[in-house]
Parts: sequence; structure tokens; C-alpha cells
Amino acid sequence: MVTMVQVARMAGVSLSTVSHVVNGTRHVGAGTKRRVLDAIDATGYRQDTLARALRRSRTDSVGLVVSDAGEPAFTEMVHGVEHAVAEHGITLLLANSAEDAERELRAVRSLVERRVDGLILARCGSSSDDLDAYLAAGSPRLVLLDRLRADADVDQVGVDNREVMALLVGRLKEDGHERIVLVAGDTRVPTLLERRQGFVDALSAGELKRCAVLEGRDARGLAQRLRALLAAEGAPTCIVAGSTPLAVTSLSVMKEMGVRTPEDLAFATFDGFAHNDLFSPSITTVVQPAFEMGRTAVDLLLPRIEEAGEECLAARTIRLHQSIDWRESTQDWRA
Amino acid sequence: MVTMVQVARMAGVSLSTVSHVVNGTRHVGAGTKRRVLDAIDATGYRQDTLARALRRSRTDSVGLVVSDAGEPAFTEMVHGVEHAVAEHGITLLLANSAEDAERELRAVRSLVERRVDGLILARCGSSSDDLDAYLAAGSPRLVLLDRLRADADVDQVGVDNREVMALLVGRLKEDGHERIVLVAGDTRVPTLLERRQGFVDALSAGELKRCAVLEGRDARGLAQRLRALLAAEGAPTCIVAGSTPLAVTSLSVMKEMGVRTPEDLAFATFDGFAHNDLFSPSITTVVQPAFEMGRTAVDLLLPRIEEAGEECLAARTIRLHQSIDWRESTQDWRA
DNA sequence: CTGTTAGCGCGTTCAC
DNA sequence: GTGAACGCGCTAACAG
Repeated sequence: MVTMVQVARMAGVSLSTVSHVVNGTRHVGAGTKRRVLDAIDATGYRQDTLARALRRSRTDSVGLVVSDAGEPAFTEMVHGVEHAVAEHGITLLLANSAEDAERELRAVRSLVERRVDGLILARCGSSSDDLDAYLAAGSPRLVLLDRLRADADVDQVGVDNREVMALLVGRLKEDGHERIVLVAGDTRVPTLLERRQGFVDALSAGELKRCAVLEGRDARGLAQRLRALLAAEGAPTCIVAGSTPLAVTSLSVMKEMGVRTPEDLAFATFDGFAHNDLFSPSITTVVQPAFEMGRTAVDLLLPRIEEAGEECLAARTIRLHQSIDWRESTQDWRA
Repeated sequence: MVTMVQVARMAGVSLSTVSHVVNGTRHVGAGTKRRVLDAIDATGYRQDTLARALRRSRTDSVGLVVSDAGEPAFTEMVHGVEHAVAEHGITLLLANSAEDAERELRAVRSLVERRVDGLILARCGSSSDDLDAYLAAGSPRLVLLDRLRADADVDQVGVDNREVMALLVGRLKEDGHERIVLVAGDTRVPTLLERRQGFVDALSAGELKRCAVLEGRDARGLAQRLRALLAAEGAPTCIVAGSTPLAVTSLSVMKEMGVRTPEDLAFATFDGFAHNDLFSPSITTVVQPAFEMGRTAVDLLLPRIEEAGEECLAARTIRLHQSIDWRESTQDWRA
């Protein structure tokens, strides 16, 4: 490891001069600067971020924890965050929680100990109180992403789940669907809870009676109940899945039972699949502006980091609009 | 920020005792330990990884750069790496290069400056010489993943692309296919080059004449040429795509032209799609043991990190076997 | 079993 | 315009 001392020695200047040349933090004479630059080149000197960060108590990095960067929606959020931080010369430290509370806590801990300047967090459904406690105790600046908290006094960015679900169901009703099943999944996850609420919002008490809401976190159990529902008399004419994993469960059951879409059964999902175009039929999907969400999270975070001591800004909750991508899986159902 | 000094003061012990309690690095008396632990609890002290790393010149972290953690194969590799490093109490710093040379270099730089103990790298196709130069100059321990170099004197782990492609094509020939198109893509990417080689290996000169190999890095251009091929007389009976993106291109063209699979045209791809089961028809896919590759990369890396000074170990190249998952898209073609 | 001391590599006041 | 000196928070020798 070549350090500043060696550069300074070679250039025949002092340590601080080298530092100022490297960081452009004060003017140095052209000749001196040249010599320093040459020495840096010759030695192959590289700043040690660690020492720098220790001294400045700032790492110019932010942490991002998602349940799985491989899931399409999160992939895009990650891209959005990457993009936004890159513009500010900030490094992104990315970690997966695998939708597991313990791993989530470990990831957050590791990032905080690495002294990230800020943290963006898409919490997992089973997120533990330990995490809350940990975050409460002198954590860095924090922004919640996607999985929002109703009560919390933090910056957060999510989407209008409740509203768009109501919209979706409204339109399905117009299409003539009377018996719709919502595969709601684990409603401890705020996102899924909000979507369920939107479903109920859109239906009158009478309508709701003919419909069904499948809650639970066990995929096999959900599949079982869905199978029973489809086999029974007065079977539903439409299934709505609350997330990609739930769509997988639903579609598996549908394929296994040999129902045709959309002729026998219409289908729509939230979040959906990469390469949806290649599915036959293509699937009607509620899409999040995931990239934008990532960007927005950074926009929320950076001012907090800059603000340093002053506690002036109030916590902000931003909800971006989702759009419904109508595709073949809900087409011409009446015909 | 509460530091060790405050803990030491409160517990009435010396700095080093606190350090040893925290790290369990030597025995301390039960009573003393209690007092230190209490003080830590009371103050909410947390280790500062930065200072620790600076002192130990070891960060207990490794960097992983992939082109896109969202692509299924890479997602799994990431999981494999995460899993393996977690077992050793090592933190993973993950970065995407977006298949872009400049971003790749930036990512590597940022990780090296953060003093990762080791680096795992799935290089992008357009990977620049700047990166080589940078890595050559005093880099940390390095392992190449997936995208291997024939000449290089580095540890690397990949798959048997050439062999498995020959196997795949051999079987397709047995099925009666005489005109097969390989959508080979950007053969500057070693993986894709090896796959093309395997394709040629499996065919006699005469057979090869009836087949086609589509090379190039422009998706639109490839699509164009594939369209022409399918429209022409003596159209191919089978398409093989060399990677997921190439499969997307191919399948789009096929869907657009309304060819049916496998009746009109058989199809197989490398790497493939998440949730392949949900596709109709499901797609014959050459699958990498991606998770295992990630694990293996870590296995290769850790000894290098431990070895410290001694340059004893020779560079190792490990190729894991891929398996062919025969599905509906190549079924019963002759019937 | 515990404490003292000397840096890790850098940024930043101060003086000059 | 430049340099000297101090300390960020911690660990590793060495003493006791």
C-alpha cells in the first residue's frame, strides 16, 4: 500500500500539499501541483477511503437493503437508486435480506457499522422489533422504500396501492366479473395489506360476499385453498394476485388445473414478471414506477445527510402512482 | 458517536480491555467483563468498523461486481456468494456494472478504495483494458466468475459451455433437426464464444452449411436477420439462444411472426427464465449451477485472503457442469 | 489477568 | 502559497 507520505517525499512537498492536490481543496502552485501529480502517477498512489472516512466521519456511501434484488420490482428500484447516487459521487452498498428478519438485521447492522451516511430500507414482512430498536438508537439517516409504515415519523416513498387496486377491481366489475378472488398473501406486509384494503373498498357488501380473499403466508396453503375454490360450484371468473410470488402460486394452480386464460378465467397481478410480453397470454399487470421510486428515495435521503445537525425538515411520505397495463389475460372476457 | 474511551471510563478499565471484551480476543475476568458489557449497554456503544479496518488493514468484506443482479443466473450467483461469505462473518458489497465498461471500472475502483479484502468479478463483454491495468496495479485478491479468460493467470470459476452446447446440439440432431440456428450474440463475451465453439464442434462441415450462426451485439440487428432466416425457404427447424437476452430477442421474433413452438419450430436456450414452468410451452434450458458457482468463487477467494504474504497457491480454473433441462419447447418435434 | 503505548492513513486547523 | 502537528477510533505489541 502506497501512502501519501511516499508521494509527498517523492514530490518533495509536505503531506498537506498532497492532500490538497488530491481533493482540490485549496489552491496550490502549478509547478508544485505538477510534481505531486507526477509522483502520484509514478507510485500508483490511491486514496484510502477508510482513513479518509475516519477523519471526515463521512463515507460518501449509502446502504440499500431489499428483500431480493432478483425480484423484478426491486431490481428496478435498485437501478433507480444506483443511478441517483452515482450522480452525486456516492457509492451504493447493496444487501439482500431474503425476506428474513434475522438476515435483514444483520445486513442493516453491517451497513451501519460500516458507517454509511444513509440507509434505504425495503423492510421484509417479518421485520423484527429488534430492527426498530436498533434503528431508533442513533442510526444514520433513514428512508423507507416500498414497505411503508402508517404511523412512523420517517421519510418514506411508496405507491398508491389502495387506490390502484380499487381502480383495477372497478374495471374488472365493468367487464362483467362478479366473482373475483384476491390472492392477498401475507397481509403483515404493508403493501399487501393496502392492496387488500383497496379490494374491499371497491366492492359493496353484497358484491364482497360473492368474492374471496385468500390471506396467509404459506404458499402451499394458499394454493390448496385456491384449488378448492376453482373446483367448487360458482367458481370465480377472475383472479387477482397481490404480488409476483403470489402470481406464481396462482398461475401454477391454474396451469395444473388446465384452466384457460382468459376464456375460462381472467387473471391480473401486481408487479408481474420480467419479459411479460413473452407469456401467452400476456398478463395484465399493475406496474410500480420502481426506478422512479429508487430515485425518489435518494432525493429524500440526500438532504437529510446534508442537513447535518439541524433538525428542520419534517418527515415526508411520498406515494407515486402505479399504472395498470391491460394485456391479454383479462381480454374480451365477456365474449 | 460513542467510542471505546467512554465505555472504558464508565467501566473503570483500560481501552484494551474493552477491545478484548468486544472481540473476545483474550480472556478477561468475569467481573470486569460484566462491567464492560454493562457500560456498552448503557452507552449504546457500537464498534466502528472503519477505525478497526484501518488498524487491522482488513475489512472483512469482499466485493462482487456483476453485470446485473436482476438477471436470473446472476441472481443465483449472488445468493451463492452471500451464503458462503455469511458463514465466514464476511460482508458482501454488491455492485452492478450494467454491462457497461465504464460503470464496471467505477464499481471496481470504488470497492478497491473501500479496501475490500477480495474481489469477485463477472466481467462485462465490453470490459476495458483500463480495468486490466487497474487490477494489475496492486489490486486485492481476485476471482473471475462466469466470464473466464483463457490465458489469464487468475483464479476463476465458470461452466463447461463448449461441452454442454455440443451435447445439446447432438441431441437435437438425433431428434431430426438438420437446420439449426444459433443466436450467438456478442462473441467477445467469453461465455458466448465458448458456446459458439461448442456449436461448431457438434456439426460436420456439411451439417454446418445448412445451419446458421448469428453473431453481433445489436439486438435489433440480430432480430432482423433472424426474421429473414425464418421467412426464407428452407427455414430452420430449431433455434438455440446463447443467453437469456438472446432468448428474449428470439422469442419476440417468433411470437411476432406467429410461429408455433414446438410444432413449427423447436427452441432451446442457455440460462433461461425465472418461472420457466409458467411459460407455455415451457422452454428447454441449459442451466448453470449458479448458486454453486457463487459458493465456489468464495472458496477460491478465501484461501487467497488468508495466505497473506506467501505466494504459494497456483491459479486455479474450475469449470462446473451445466445440465440440460428438456422441456416442452423441443418436444416431439418429429411427430 | 490487565494497562500503556504507538501507530494504521488521512484531513485539518494553525502557524509561517 | 506551504508545512507541522494533532487526532479520527481502534488494535497489537509489550509490560506489568
